[in-house]
Order: sequence, then structure tokens, then C-alpha cells
Amino acid sequence: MTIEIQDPIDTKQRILDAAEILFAREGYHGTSLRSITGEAGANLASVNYHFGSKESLIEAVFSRRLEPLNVIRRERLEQVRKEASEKGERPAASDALRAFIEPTLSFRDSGPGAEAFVRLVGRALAESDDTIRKAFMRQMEPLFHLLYDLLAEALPELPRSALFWRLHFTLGALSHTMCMAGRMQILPPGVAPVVETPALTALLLNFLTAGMEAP
Amino acid sequence: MTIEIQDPIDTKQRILDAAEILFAREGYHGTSLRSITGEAGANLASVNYHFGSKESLIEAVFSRRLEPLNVIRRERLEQVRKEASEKGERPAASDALRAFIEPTLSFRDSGPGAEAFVRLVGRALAESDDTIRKAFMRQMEPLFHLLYDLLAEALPELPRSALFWRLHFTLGALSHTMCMAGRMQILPPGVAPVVETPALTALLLNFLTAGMEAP
DNA sequence: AACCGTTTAAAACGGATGTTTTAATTGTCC
DNA sequence: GGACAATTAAAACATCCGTTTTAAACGGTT
Repeated sequence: MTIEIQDPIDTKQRILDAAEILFAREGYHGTSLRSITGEAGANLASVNYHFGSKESLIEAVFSRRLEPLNVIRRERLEQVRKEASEKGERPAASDALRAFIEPTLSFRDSGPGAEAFVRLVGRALAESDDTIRKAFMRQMEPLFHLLYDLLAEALPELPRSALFWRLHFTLGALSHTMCMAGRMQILPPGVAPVVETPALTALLLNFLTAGMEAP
Repeated sequence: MTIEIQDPIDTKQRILDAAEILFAREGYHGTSLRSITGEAGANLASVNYHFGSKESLIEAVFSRRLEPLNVIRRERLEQVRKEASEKGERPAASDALRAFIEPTLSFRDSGPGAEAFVRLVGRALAESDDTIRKAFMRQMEPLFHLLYDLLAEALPELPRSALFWRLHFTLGALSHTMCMAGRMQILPPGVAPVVETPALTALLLNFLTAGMEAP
């Protein structure tokens, strides 16, 4: 029987924490392994030792948070479908959108670093680097597909190609909102600088539901 | 009286053309001056000679296309306001959105390189590099402000902070649409891979107008 | 033809990058 | 306590970067 003496914090995790914040702030190409290991208080070589490469590192940054988050989002989406089928009704588009978006935006209040991660993910869809964008899409595609199917059930009279594009518009609005979590740029007079996550979620859902249900 | 003999194409312009395409494809940090001058058939030092620095280069890439495009968008926006005031009515939100979005999406059919530029601009709002995002915003902010004011006239009962966020959702959807000009990733069955610009514009305007006018 | 400002060409500069290699250190089990 | 694997540390590696410098070539004017 041995007592597991763990480092103040595990090096691997410290690297993930630092990489998450720096990737979110400076972008993938704008962040060097030296700045990451410097911030993490680790040796330069430790990234390649623990993760193999810079590319594998950002994939690990993605999946560490995305895996549990996607479990939640998947559960919520399937719950919407289940409840609708129990009532023998079609699911509501607003419920489908809420099931996806509420956990997404709420996630930034879920702990230190989560806000940076939300900004990082918001930028991932527009990422110019093919490898990174595809690594992100690989983790998200099944969930996007589930959301697409659920919305198709909610809006059966909407042509599939229109639904497809409306989902893209939705993801664009969502990811842009994620990018700007907390970081406001120019505020017109009479606009409060910060909005609480629940209020922002409600605003976004109102907007997207109306767009999704447009004639 | 001298006859201006111009190079096959001006070096400065060849560099702008190559930079536009490469910045759009690989991102700012992902594109080297060597790849730009290589593609342009110019000497490495010519970028610093003609533009001063890499940063000034991308600003020139932005403003070369943004200046004429913004003239058009401004004219269209002010025309909407003028026509409404002539009729003594409020401008329609759909007209305001169309005045901004139609020239934006149509721009990608306006010549070689324009499609790359549209993708580059679509990514600019989510750019991680502060200098670049701000250089872009400096050129766009007056126009965003004009659009904001026009929408405020169109929707006087909508609280300003709600309008502010709806405009952000709108810009998110628009910039994401610009990013994906032509480049489709995953297509569900039954969805046509390509959509003509006018049809796509109509789809986006339907979506955004409904969202903007939501209760 | 000689001059001169503008542009192009080639090379070098200093520094930063991701990755690899080689040693030292640590902790665990026999 | 010694052997062994896992981890950390330090240094070197090759390469690429944006920028600058120095020369050469060009074009029009006098």
C-alpha cells in the first residue's frame, strides 16, 4: 500500500492549463512552446515528452474539456427528443437550440480557465490551420449532426438545404458570441458593458429561434 | 510628355494579390513573407521596401478592397435611410440588413482574389492578434455604427442592449458565412454542395431579419 | 552620355521556433 | 541499499522568421 504523493499539480495538467489560456489569448501560431512551459513552470522538452508535439497538445487541450461538455450536450439533446416522443409531439426548435447552447455558454462560468477555453473554441470554426480546425471538427461533428437531425424533426416542412444553412448561421452567431466572452470592444452609449451568462443565453436563443423558425 | 510603361503587373499589386490569397488560406502568422514574395515572383525585400513591414502589408490588403466596398455599403445604407424619411416611415430592418449584406456577399463574385478576400475578412473578427483585429475594426467601425443606428431607427421599441447583441449575432453569422465561401466541409445527404450567392444572401437575410425582429 | 531617383537583387543578420538528444534526478519495488 | 523505469533538466539542432544592408539594374531627364 503506497500513498500517491502528487506534485503540487501534475505537470501534464499545468501544461494544459497554460496552453489553454495562451492559445485562447494569442492563437495557436502566436503561442510558442517556450511561453507555455514558462507559464506552466515546466521544462521546454516536457511538452514533447508528455504530448509528442505542439499539434497533439492543442488536440489534448480541446478534448480535455470537450469530452465532458459533449456528454452533457448530447444528453440534453437526446432528452429533448425523448420528451417530445413521449408526448407524441414534434420537438420544439427552441428546445433543441437551448439544449445545445445553454451548456455551451454556461461552461465559461464552470471554473478557472473555462472562459479562455470557450473563447478558444469560439475561434476554432474560423481557424485557418486545416489540421487544427479538423481536429476540432472531428470532436464536434457527431454532435452537430445530432443537432441537425433534431432540428429537422422540429421543422419538417423546412427544406433540408435551408436548414443546413440556418444551422451554419446559428453556429456562426454562437461561436462569435463565445469569442467575445467578457471581451467587449466598442460600446454604443446606453448599452451595459457586461451581460450575465443567463441573460446573454436568453438573448441569443430568442434571436436564433426566430431565425430558425422564419418562414 | 512621357508614356507610362507599366510592368507586366505592378510589383506592389502582385504582392497584394499573393498576400491576399495566402493570408486567407494560411492565416497571418501562418504565412511568411518568403512564401508571399515567392508566389508573387518578387524579391523578399520588396515587401519591406514597398510596405515597410508585414503588418503594414496586411493593412494594405484590407484597405485596398475595403475602401471601395465600404463606399458602396455606406451609400446603400444611407439610401435606405433617405427613402424611409422621404416616405415619412421608419426604415425596415430587412432593408437595412440587405443594404449591408448584399454587397458584402456579392463581393466574392467581383473578380479574382475577391473570394479569398471575403474569407480573410470573415476571419478578421475572430482574429487572435490584437493588432490585426484592431486594424480591421478601425476600417469597419464607422460602418458598423451606421448599421447600428439605422437598425435602431427601424426597431425603436427594442432595448438598445438587445439591439447591440443582436447586431453581434448578425455579424457572427455573416462572418462565418463569409469564411465558408465555397469551402464546404461536411454535407448531410440531400443538401446541395454549392449555393449561388443570391440564393445564399436570401437565406441569410431571411434568417437575420427574423432574428432581428424577434419579440 | 552622364546623372539621379526608383526599383530590384542577393546576401547576411539576429533572433525565435519546434524538436531531439543527452544527463541528471526522482520515486518505487525487490 | 540497489536496480530500474519515469520524469525533469539543460543543451544543442536545424530551420525558419522579419528585417536590414549593400550592390546592381533600370528609367527618364538634362
